[in-house]
Amino acid sequence: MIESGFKVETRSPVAIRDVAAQAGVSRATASKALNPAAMSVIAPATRERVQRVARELGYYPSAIARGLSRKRMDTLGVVLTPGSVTPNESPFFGILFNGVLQAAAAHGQNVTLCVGETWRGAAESLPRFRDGRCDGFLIFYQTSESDIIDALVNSGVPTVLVDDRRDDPRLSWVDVDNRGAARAMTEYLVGLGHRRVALITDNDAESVYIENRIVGYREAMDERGLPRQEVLLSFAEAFGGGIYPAVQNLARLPAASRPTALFCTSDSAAAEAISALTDYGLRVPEDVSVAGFNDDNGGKDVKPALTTMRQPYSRIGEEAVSLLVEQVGDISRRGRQVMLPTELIVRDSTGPAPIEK
Amino acid sequence: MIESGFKVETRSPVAIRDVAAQAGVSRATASKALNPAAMSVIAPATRERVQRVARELGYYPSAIARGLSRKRMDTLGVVLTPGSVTPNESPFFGILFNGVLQAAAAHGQNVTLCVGETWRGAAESLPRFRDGRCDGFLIFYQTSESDIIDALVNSGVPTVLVDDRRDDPRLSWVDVDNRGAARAMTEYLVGLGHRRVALITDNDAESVYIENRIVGYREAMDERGLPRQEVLLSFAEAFGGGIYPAVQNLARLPAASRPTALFCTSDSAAAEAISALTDYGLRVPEDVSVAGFNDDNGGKDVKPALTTMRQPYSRIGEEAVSLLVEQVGDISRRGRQVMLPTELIVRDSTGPAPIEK
DNA sequence: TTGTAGGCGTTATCAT
DNA sequence: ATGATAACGCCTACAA
Repeated sequence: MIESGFKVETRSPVAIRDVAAQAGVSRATASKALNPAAMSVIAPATRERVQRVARELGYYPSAIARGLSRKRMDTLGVVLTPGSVTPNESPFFGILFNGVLQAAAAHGQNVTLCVGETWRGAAESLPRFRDGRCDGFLIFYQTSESDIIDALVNSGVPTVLVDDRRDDPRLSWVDVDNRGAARAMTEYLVGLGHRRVALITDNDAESVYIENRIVGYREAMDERGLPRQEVLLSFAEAFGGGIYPAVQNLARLPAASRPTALFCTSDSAAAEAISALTDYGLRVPEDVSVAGFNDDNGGKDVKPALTTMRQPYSRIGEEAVSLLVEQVGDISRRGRQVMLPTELIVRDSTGPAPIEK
Repeated sequence: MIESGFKVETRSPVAIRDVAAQAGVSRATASKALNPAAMSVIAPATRERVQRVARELGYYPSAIARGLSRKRMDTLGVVLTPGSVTPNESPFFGILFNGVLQAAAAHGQNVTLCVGETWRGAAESLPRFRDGRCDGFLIFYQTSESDIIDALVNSGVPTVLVDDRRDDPRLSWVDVDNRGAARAMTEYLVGLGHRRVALITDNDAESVYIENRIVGYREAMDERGLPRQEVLLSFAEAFGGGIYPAVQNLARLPAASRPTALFCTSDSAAAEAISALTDYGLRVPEDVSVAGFNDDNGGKDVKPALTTMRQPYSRIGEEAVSLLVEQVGDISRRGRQVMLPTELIVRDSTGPAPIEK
């Protein structure tokens, strides 16, 4: 056998007791010398000695032991279903998640993704939420229909809903004003002279946020006495490519009843709509205006560039983390609710209504 | 003060000792009665009593305490940079990640995502990898250039590279045969009669896997004595939309020297290339064939449907988890390396070379 | 400024 | 089949 030439710093049986011993101090002193919080209590000389020894010995504190002792892991869990990390289904997840990461770092918190197919069953999943790994949870929209949320709140687990809301005052959430945003978009289109503005959704009313967008559209149209045209596809239908044929159905209508503007509740739906219209021989925006929603990557490769409603992704992340940290810090406090505005981004896919002959 | 009507099951100070007391057994017995592993040692009667009490009391085991005791968290860390969860930059991450989730569940392991901007600095990030939260790590391609990998291996931390490789025999990895795949794709195009096959990459040689694809292309072309045409864009260039103008430059070449086939090293690059060609007035595949790579969602909305090279995403996930679990189980074992084949998916974006006049 | 001692919640060892 | 006891590695009163 050839002896291995280089020495491997094998995995740490080196605990704080070893550092303490080597530095000639007690474990308590070593602990303090190593932790920013209590560090100032220790004499500079010993502190540096301890830190040096720790480095030399290759000491790495155990988050587990520390957590057991402090009863806190400084870790926030982001809860979502596998679909969320699959870009097709939710292209803007990444942007949102980055906001969360930033904010968490600013609060000195770790973030871990809790991805699970079956968060719906509270009974089965509660143990995982209460095993102490995370101090609290950010629940992303996809999961919010589940009964897990009530279970969490009843258990007193700090919980914040992201991009969704609930009536329970104990629960914190941060949401965007989907209804207002949909109103604003509809009003913008109407303001361009469009009278027949159709709504196309690729996720029907399964999600609260889509539902609210539908309501906003209806309010705006009804207030002006304009006729509504709604194409409400289920997620499955839309995912199976249903947007395209649905839009072509609209395109086939006689010009007098064909919508001159399409308000799509996502950028990807808008992209699909544009390709359907174009293939059918209609020009965007000259013949038909198309608006999207989210301003996620769907708008990127589309031509003409999409008019859309931008969500304040980083602010959502920041607020969500703040709310959660609040709750973790004071477990018995009431929830706080935050509603964020969206921003209309006008690009090239919308324009004045064509002149009716 | 109004007294709250409903009782809230506040957060668990209920530990196993409470269950034990209430059930009239020792903590040891309670522990065994609750854990599948040792459960069989306990008398059925007591076992059921303990379990019932646990349920009634709302007992939830602390993963932290258990981890401290067992020195194992049954948790695998997936290491990546924030970009990876942003669909634009890496559309197929989700698919791959799902494979990992499946496999991990099958092995009884939890998965947590370790997302960090700065995994590159081993010194700063090693403490986080050695704090005991995870038993081992899956390193995704994006992070692999970092010196953190050597640090992990030297520290004896179970580590598996995913979609990448290293020479160090202590290190496990699972990778796809990018070189072979690129050869195969090139050969397929040449087999269709194409002589001027251009390579377009949107990530130049920064990544090993791209580098290998380039090598594969070169081998195939050189062997046949065909002239190479390479457009190697940096990631930044490509992300800034550089593919489009680059392809138009190719399109502007006189027909006699213009490539008749484009081999793009990603589906999104291929999509961009198609739109550039189409806008220029060239037909795909009649005038120019375009092939992609990955078979991620880039191919989905593109017309014509992309010919591409599919990566065995779920198998990558499965293998990676298996390798990691192996290492965690036997810390001192050598690494194991797995290379997986890709699959040529022929769709509509490629066809016979046009007849030269 | 430093040290002593006990506890965090669980599992494992070894008796009984 | 069950129980007493000692880890696991760290933190934090409280005492010195």
